Formats: sequence, structure tokens, C-alpha cells
Amino acid sequence: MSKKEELNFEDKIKFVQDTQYVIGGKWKLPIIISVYHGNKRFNEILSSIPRITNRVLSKELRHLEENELISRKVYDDYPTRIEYTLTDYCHSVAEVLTSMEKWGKQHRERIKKNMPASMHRTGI
Amino acid sequence: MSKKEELNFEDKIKFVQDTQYVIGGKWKLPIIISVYHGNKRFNEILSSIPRITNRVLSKELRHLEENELISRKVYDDYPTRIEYTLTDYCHSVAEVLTSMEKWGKQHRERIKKNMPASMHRTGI
DNA sequence: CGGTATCCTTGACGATACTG
DNA sequence: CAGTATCGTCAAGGATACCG
Repeated sequence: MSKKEELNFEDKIKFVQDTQYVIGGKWKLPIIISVYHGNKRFNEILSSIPRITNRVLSKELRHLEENELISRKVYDDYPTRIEYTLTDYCHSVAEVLTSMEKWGKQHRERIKKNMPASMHRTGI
Repeated sequence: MSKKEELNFEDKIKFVQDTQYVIGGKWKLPIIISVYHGNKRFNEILSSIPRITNRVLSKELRHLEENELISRKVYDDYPTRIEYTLTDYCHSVAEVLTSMEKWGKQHRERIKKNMPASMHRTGI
């Protein structure tokens, strides 16, 4: 067996869909980015991400915790402090994340060049 | 200005969400993978992707066409033949795609090692 | 401060039938 | 063959209020 064997078709689809299950959806990557950039407290993360609500943030944090990408620590100070941090394992998504950032950046630039202002998608 | 400047926080979120708008969702990447692997005809693509329906495939193909990742060509043979192919621009998503395939693969292996069979997600 | 509880809307997706 | 049309379901996400 060679090292750089290409994945077969069905596996590619399966693996991509796995990845999307764990870090897909509207908010999971933004949350990871926020925590990566130093936000640790619930309300810090909440206010750092435009338009996210506390309900969704709460649910998504739990999902990320269950998938071992984020860890939740409770400090018994008074008042109780709760901090979210990225796990070591979370750093394995860096490549996915940066490739998406890069692609989104160049795509936005490409659109700006090729389209009249009237065609720009609103609210983004 | 240095070349390898890191993107700021807000831009990262914006760019990632742009990327998700274009190639996010359950089926867009599987469709790209299918076409990449040589499937060109509507029904070919349809039957190559487990559980996708024709309605969804039709809609997603149109989305991908509008975003210039896939091109639809009509050949005036009889009977009329229609073929979908990846655009040159679509090859720019290769990095995103392969990083997601890689991550999904290692994640699945990680889960298999660390979890009892009963915890495996069903239907995947 | 760090969330839950309720209620609601929307859009993604699915099943099935049908058409040029 | 390459789709559309119609109808239905479900889950993601949003608005607002409230709680320990």
C-alpha cells in the first residue's frame, strides 16, 4: 500500500459529511474562532459574535464540548467563574478552518471584482 | 505590510460564513466530489450519492452553477444530452475539500478507538 | 453571570407524482 | 433523460422572558 493513496469516492463523501456534522452549521466555526482569539467567558463569546443568541450559543457550546473540541471549566471563585477553552484536539481543525478563511476571502474579492454593487448579497 | 498577516477576528468569521454559504449544507460538497470523480449526467450524479433526491440535486446544481463552481452544458444530440462539469474556479476549493476529507477520516478513526460500539452514531 | 424555558418562524430537506 | 410540481416533515435557528 502506498502512503498517499487517494480516498475512494464513497469514503470522501462520508468523511466530508462527518466533518460537517461536527463543525458544520452556522455557528460552530465562528465560536471556535472566538475562543481561539481569547474569549473565554460565556457573555464574552456571546457579544463577540454578531447576531448569535444565547440559546444557540449554549447549545452549540454543548455540542462542541461533547465532540471534545471545547472544554468547559468551572472555577470555584466567588462569583463562580466559567471558562471555555479549546482542547488540544481542537487544534487539529486548524487546517480546515484556515483553508475556509482563505477561500472565503478570495471568493469575496472575486465577487467584488466581477459583480455590480447591486448584486451584492445583503446583510453579510 | 507583511505578506503573512493574520486575518482579524471579524474577518475570519465573515470569510468562513461566506464559504459556508457557497459550499455548505448537506449536499454541495458531495455533489462536487461526484462530478470530480467523473459523473456528468444528472441521473449519474443522482444515483452516485446515497440518499440524495432529484429535487435537492436539481436545486443544489443550480446553486453551484450560479456560484460558478459547476457548469451545465447542453449538447444538441438526439436525445439531448446534458453534462455537468467542474469549472476551473471550482478547483480552488480543492484545499478546503481535502482538508475536510482528511479531518473527517482521522476523526472517525479517533472515535472508533475511543468509544464503545453502542455510542456510534447511526446511519452514517 | 451563565445560562434555561417557551414559543415561533423559516428554510432545508424528503416523498411522491408527474412532464416535455 | 432531466428535471418540476406539490405537499409534507423536521430541525436549526431566532425572540423574548425568566432563573439560580
